[in-house]
Amino acid sequence: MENFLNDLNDSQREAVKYIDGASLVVAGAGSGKTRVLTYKVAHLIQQGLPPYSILALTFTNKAAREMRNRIEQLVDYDSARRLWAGTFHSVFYRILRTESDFIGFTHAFTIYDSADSRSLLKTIIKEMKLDDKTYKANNVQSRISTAKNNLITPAMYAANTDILRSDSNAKMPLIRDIYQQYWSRCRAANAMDFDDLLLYTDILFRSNPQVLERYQDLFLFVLVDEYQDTNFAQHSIIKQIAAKHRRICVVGDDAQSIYSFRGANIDNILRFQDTYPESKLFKLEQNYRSTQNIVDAANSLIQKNKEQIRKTVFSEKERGALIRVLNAYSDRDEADKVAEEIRLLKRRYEYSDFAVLYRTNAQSRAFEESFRKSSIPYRIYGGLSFYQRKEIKDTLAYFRLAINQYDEEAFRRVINYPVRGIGDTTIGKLADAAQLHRVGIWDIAANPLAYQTPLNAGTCQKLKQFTDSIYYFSEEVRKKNAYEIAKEIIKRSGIMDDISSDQTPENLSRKENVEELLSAIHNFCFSENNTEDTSLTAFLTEISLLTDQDSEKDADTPRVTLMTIHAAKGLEFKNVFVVGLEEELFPSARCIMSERDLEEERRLFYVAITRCEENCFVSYAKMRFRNGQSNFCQPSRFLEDIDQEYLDLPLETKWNARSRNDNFDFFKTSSKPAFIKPPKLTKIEHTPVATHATNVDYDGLSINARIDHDRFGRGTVLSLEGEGDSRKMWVDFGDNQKRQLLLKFAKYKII
DNA sequence: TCTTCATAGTTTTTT
DNA sequence: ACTATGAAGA
Repeated sequence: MENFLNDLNDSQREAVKYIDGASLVVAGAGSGKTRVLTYKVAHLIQQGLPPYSILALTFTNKAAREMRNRIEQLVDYDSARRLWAGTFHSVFYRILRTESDFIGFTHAFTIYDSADSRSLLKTIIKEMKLDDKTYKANNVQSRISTAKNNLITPAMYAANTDILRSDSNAKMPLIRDIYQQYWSRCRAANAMDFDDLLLYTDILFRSNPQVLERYQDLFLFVLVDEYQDTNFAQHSIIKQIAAKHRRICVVGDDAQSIYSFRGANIDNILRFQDTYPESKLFKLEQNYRSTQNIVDAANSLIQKNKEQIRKTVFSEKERGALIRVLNAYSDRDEADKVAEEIRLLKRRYEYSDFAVLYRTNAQSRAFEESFRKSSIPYRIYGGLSFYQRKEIKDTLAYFRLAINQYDEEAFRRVINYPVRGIGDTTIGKLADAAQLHRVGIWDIAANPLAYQTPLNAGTCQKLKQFTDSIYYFSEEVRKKNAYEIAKEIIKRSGIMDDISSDQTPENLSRKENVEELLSAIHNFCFSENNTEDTSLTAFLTEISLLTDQDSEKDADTPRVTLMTIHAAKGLEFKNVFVVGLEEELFPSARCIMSERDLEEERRLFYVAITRCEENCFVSYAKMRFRNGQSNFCQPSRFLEDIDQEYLDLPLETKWNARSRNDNFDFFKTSSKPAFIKPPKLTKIEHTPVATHATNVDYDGLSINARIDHDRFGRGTVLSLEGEGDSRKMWVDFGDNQKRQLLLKFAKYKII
């Protein structure tokens, strides 16, 4: 292990070896920044730093897990296990649970996911008798989330004239009251939302210097990955932890900052050197991932952005193929064309070497259908995750309630599931009484008589049955492991009966899902990794911060990856299709108005292209099915931002002045004001290429396609190979007549 | 109180 | 297309 530093290039090694103080590693795409981070951790351990005193924060659980695995190889298993490596959220969750007393929560606090928090906001808006058309839960949620990401508590919110004015302008002056109410309701429920995990950590440290100092002395070295995507809260917490020893290393690439909608602030990385004036700057500029053409194309794209740290990313790999631009008639055609290209390339690659990247999850559908049709195995990441499904959320709500009876969202979720005759009227009465007596809704439900709740005896009886069973579960939680208690809860709560009541396909799939959950819990309890805590609480802790990316199921069979570009950050593939390059989709319609947002969209495109190692494709459709109807689309302005020398354009495409003028009428007759649709790219008149007389880039051929050749007659395509002018195919013309044809010269029609 | 049917609004990205 | 809400009927 002593010479693992030899695995690195000079600039990487410099960055790894500097451990005396703060450092900023600005790392271009594919330049091995995660590698630097990992090796730095290994180096620190080798230098004698105990693993548990190293804090390594990553953006995804997956990245953290990979880091651990790598450390295990470089150092040893025990070090890897003791390392504090995880996402911001999971590390802070762990800290908050141990220090919960300091901030007025109990050890058993639950985490509200965004659905829970939206539902709570809805109830509050209703209770405050506000118009839910004006106060849309989603909008309110995002405003509160922004506030929290900027460390603004309800009191600070109410005192901030700028915010209040902006709320008034948005016709929602009462958000500050909603926020206050939401805040206290979460506290009463002993629950935190995602943003709270950051905000309360900051508060914990800020208001308890002795606690902070304990962690400052524990974490002798702090490392942060993807620093460009940290928000103010994260920045502030890290700053506090590192304040004493100032040994911190952050790694990031301003060109890949794509999470501003979640409060990420690019200034954190741009101004790192202001916070740590003594810090050393390292730049990693050699890209080891992609061909020169891809790197050059990506550079030419990102140069169109104004705000950035200039750096020169270069590749020493081969020049490589041009980026192929595919134009399609429709979203389905786009998917078919991608499927076709995959089939052609499949001769040289595995399915796992391909990724289709899109702007929105909704775009996955066409690809699913097309891939199924052409029997291309695929795996979709994102979308509705397993833990978001209704039956799973219901089951988890029982688990949560068994651990924390004050979890109001869990309570509301299952008080009448399975149906037990406690409807909206009763819940309303309970909520009223809870407000009146300033206690939790659970207190009322568990003891309605003590609070003179106006309920009839039958309802009281039903309530008692429910609360008794929850009390029983909570007793059992203490005695049994997660698997045993989970099985019992699913059975005794009536969930199992409910989903087994009939044999509809929906119910069957629900049952399967619940069984899958049970088997996940079984795994959790009896896997070799988990030697210590097999309680239900530990299980919930483990999964509440999991995302879809983290499940590694079906890793055995190679599949094409389908995911959003956001989800693809940090990943790489030999072949990448960036699809849906159309105005109002990519860039998204919501980002077109502001230059800042537009630059973020451009960075997103940059991220997409730089995922690719060898063959990169970019596609757009003329027509796309969206929101239940077909719409005409124009090619994205971003296509113009890549220098044309790096692109392999379809022959029909000419982005020149003439066609731009052609487009003029289109904009004039467009119903939307012209300024949101800048007349950039051409409308493309795509004529189907049936006769293959020229070296058109997309030839519409596929294996098994039937063709009609001028001299040899009808035949079947056996194989395709080569690029551009040297593109060839083997064709079987029957009667043992197999011929190889150079496409450039062959005269034929596709049948 | 529960179920069913109709209608309206909605899609950016995620821990 | 898909969910969430509301009205009406059981």
